[in-house]
Amino acid sequence: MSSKLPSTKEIAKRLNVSVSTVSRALNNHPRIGISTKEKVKKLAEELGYEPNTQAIFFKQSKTMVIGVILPSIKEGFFSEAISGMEEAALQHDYTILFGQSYDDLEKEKKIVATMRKKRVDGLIISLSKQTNTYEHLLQLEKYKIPVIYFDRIPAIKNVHKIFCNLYNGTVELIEWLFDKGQRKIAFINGPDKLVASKERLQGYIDGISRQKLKVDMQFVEKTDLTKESTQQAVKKLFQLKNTPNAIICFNDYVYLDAVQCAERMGIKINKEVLFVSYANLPITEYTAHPPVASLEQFPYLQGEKTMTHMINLLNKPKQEHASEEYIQEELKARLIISNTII
Amino acid sequence: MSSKLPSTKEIAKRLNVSVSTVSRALNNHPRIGISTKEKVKKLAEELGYEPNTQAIFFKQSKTMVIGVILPSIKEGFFSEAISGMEEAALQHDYTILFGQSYDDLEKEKKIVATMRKKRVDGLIISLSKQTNTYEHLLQLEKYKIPVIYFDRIPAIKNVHKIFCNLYNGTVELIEWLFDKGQRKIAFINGPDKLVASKERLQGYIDGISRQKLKVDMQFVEKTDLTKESTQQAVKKLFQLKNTPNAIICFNDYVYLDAVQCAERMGIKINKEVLFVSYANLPITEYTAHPPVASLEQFPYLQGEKTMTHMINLLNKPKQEHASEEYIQEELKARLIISNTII
DNA sequence: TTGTAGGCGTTATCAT
DNA sequence: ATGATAACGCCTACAA
Repeated sequence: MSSKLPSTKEIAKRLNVSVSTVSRALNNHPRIGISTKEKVKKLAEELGYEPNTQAIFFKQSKTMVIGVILPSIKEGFFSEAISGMEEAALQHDYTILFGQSYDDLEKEKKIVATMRKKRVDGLIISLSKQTNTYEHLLQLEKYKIPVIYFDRIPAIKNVHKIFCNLYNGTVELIEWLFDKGQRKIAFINGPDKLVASKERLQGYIDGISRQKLKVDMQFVEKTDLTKESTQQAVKKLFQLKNTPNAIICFNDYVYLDAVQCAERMGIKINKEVLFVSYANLPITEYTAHPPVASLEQFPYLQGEKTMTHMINLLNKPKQEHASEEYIQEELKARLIISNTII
Repeated sequence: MSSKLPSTKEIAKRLNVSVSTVSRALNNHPRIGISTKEKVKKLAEELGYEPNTQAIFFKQSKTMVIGVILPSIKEGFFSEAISGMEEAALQHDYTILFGQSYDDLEKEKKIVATMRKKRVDGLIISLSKQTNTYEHLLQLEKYKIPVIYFDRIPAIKNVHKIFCNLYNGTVELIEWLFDKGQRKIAFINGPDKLVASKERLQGYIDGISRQKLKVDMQFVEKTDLTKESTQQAVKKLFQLKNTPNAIICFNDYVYLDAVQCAERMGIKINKEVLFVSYANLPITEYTAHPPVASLEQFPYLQGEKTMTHMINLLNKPKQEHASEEYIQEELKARLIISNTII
């Protein structure tokens, strides 16, 4: 029943040397006899010895684990993102401790607490939609756990943020619609308090203005991202005397609900009105009416980049807290035009 | 700069007691003075003391971490499943170390090795499509790391398996199609070597037989799950003199590709031919032609159940290795009929 | 070149 | 009721 995993101690005992000798041999320490080194390595091999990383990192008070909290990986954007993170982590021997908030603040707090207790080396988080208080996250600073906010970022300064700025993309999108001859461009935005919403709205306003069109706030609706709310928004737009001939949707889910609603209202999609979207989920290819244009945000790459930043942060010498610099990366979205229509 | 996290030692020093006293006070040990206990607890509170779980589990040689390896969480089935696992894990203070094989055997091996090194307490895995050798997994037994195979299970005995048996569901599905008046029922199956394929095929054969129809192997095509291969299969079926009026697809992805292909061939979906599927992904609601029927496999529940089994396994007293019993749970799928069509 | 000893944070087993 | 000590597996400064 002495079925324990082989340790340096075990090897030392069998070889009648001390554990430090074994440790040195295994780590190719310079001052070690060649024959001893080989003896040790051979036996280690035979025994199938593997260093207990838990013990090593416990000593160094490192875990080599990064916490990742996302609202829901059912969303294609996030499942792509975490895949990118995983890839980068794996390459540097980090692993991911994973949790979903389901856009529930309480759940988010609980997961943050769990991760804190597990002493993750760092935390990457996309905030839940409910999150309007950041105490549970700012607290992590006391524990020297760096936090990088990803995509769903908070409206505060002096924190690390990586996200895709959709302002420019939105302006481009409107330019493209204008070139296609559209003049009545409506917009179904997300909840006001999201940074993502503000960004898109500003892009919308400036984009419209830049084409010398008048910004008509009747053309700007919003949804809380539920199906019902999106349907409301669509109905309102089509009840205007002056109905839009293009509608920009907050994301692909809003897009799907909006198109479905419009279709049921008897509106001819892509004839009477053009729908465009952000995100560009792979599934939209199979829908009855794929978006004619959308803004790709490269979630996989974003995730990869975020994780790489985190790892750099962790491996940076610590004394530099004079030069408190915060990562503040704004990625650029790219306009993708559907090749099936138009 | 003495910015270390508060430990029992720190508390002991400040209170001029020993660490063991602190430990006992914090753990409500019976033989401890009430006043001491309160003093300790108060200071612990003030200092924001939190036990270092890493140290505790290191001592107990437990990690409270379960490895989960899935082919790809981009698939709705797996992202649902891991969500269920996460829920169950969180409730028992376990966390998930997460990896994707992308159906690549080498990657799978590498992730298994990483998890072994990190000393996960247990491993839940859905095999990659390539996996035909199990050495890297069986090896984990030596390390006392229990493995539960989930959904994509190996064709070997004496291992823990949890999966959804689609045999009965397939028979039911055919019964339903028969009742709807369909007599020429075709089947696009997955790769031969998958257990899931064998199961479905047997269900197909028996289901057809039970309706007193003749099993015509010309109606049975297969796909390697790529879009091209699925399209091939569809084309073959419609090149028969006697074309099918119902097609059962291996899963929703095959379904999507098949429907798209058939539509492009000018076939009237749900008029000339009925497509049905397994899996029932939420996205299919938005497609041009949602499946009229599909077999729901409840991935969230399956995932939850699997994780619960794992945790029970880990907390079971160890000596019971006489009664080597293997979990071998077969869940039942449920036939879901679309409410939009027919 | 090799051995010894101390420490990482906690708990359990003695002893007081 | 409390304290001292060993142990978990590994590393490393120091001693030999």
